[in-house]
Amino acid sequence: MESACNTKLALGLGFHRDPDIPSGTKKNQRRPLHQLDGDPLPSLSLGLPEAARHLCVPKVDTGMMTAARELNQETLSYSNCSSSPKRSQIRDEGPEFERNKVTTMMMMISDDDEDCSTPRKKLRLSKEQVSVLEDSFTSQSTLNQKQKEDLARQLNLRPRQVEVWFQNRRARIKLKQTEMDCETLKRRCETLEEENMRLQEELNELRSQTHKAAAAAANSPFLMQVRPVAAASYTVMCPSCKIRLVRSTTENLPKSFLSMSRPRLCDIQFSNPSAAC
DNA sequence: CGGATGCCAGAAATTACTTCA
DNA sequence: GGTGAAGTAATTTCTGGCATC
Repeated sequence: MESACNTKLALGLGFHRDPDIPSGTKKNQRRPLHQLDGDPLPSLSLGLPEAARHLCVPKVDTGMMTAARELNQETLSYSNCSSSPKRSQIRDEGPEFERNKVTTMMMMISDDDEDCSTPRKKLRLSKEQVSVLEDSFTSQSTLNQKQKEDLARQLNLRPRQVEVWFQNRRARIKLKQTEMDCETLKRRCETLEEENMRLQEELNELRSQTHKAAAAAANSPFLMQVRPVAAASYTVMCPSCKIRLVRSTTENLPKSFLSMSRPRLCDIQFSNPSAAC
């Protein structure tokens, strides 16, 4: 990478193509190799990055393609890195001045050449630019080529910058949405856990009361008898209506049955529905 | 017609840089 | 002034859809 910067040489393998034709003019509109502008023959070149940038890498095989792409990408990324001072080196005139200066630099870049290679520079977009981008994003979160170019022209940015901004914006929105969903699920989970605990406690209480009820029923003067009806059931009698009730020991008696001095069984499901009082 | 291949756009992941406390 | 966290522009890699052969 460093050598690419210093020597400004790049090795390219590929077909020549008109650099002015945007690579993604129309999705899925692929041109056959024989229709490409320039020399369709494969070429190997060693030269200035600017020249190498415009090579169209042929798809010979995956490995070669990847290598060529990497080479091309690296050339793209660093071919111009010696031309701009680092931001930290021009820091002494206040943030607003800086911002304007940086924006100006960007404008110069965009004026020079749409796809001019620049080293990775962190350029802050101005409030106005962000505002316009936000407005545009609210109306639609993806742009077609023309919209992208129009917006870029309007904002004195490169179309690539507009594209990147939209990509990042979509990513931020998605991240925020994911965080919100996560938070919602977390709250819901907490609620359910509380509910679950409450129900568990209630269940335990009911179980212990069932046992007490069975014991109390055994000693109750109202009770005619507690005798096994089936393996796991017993019979009690409603003290008010003298109706006999068959309960399974595994069932829970309602709180009211025990808490009242004169237990009512009316709210219990009787073996004979018509006997409910 | 179905598979292989290439191209493209967008998402996802990552890096690099700025700003601010 | 140094530092770490947060924010974000830019880059890289991955993926799926479509067209062509």
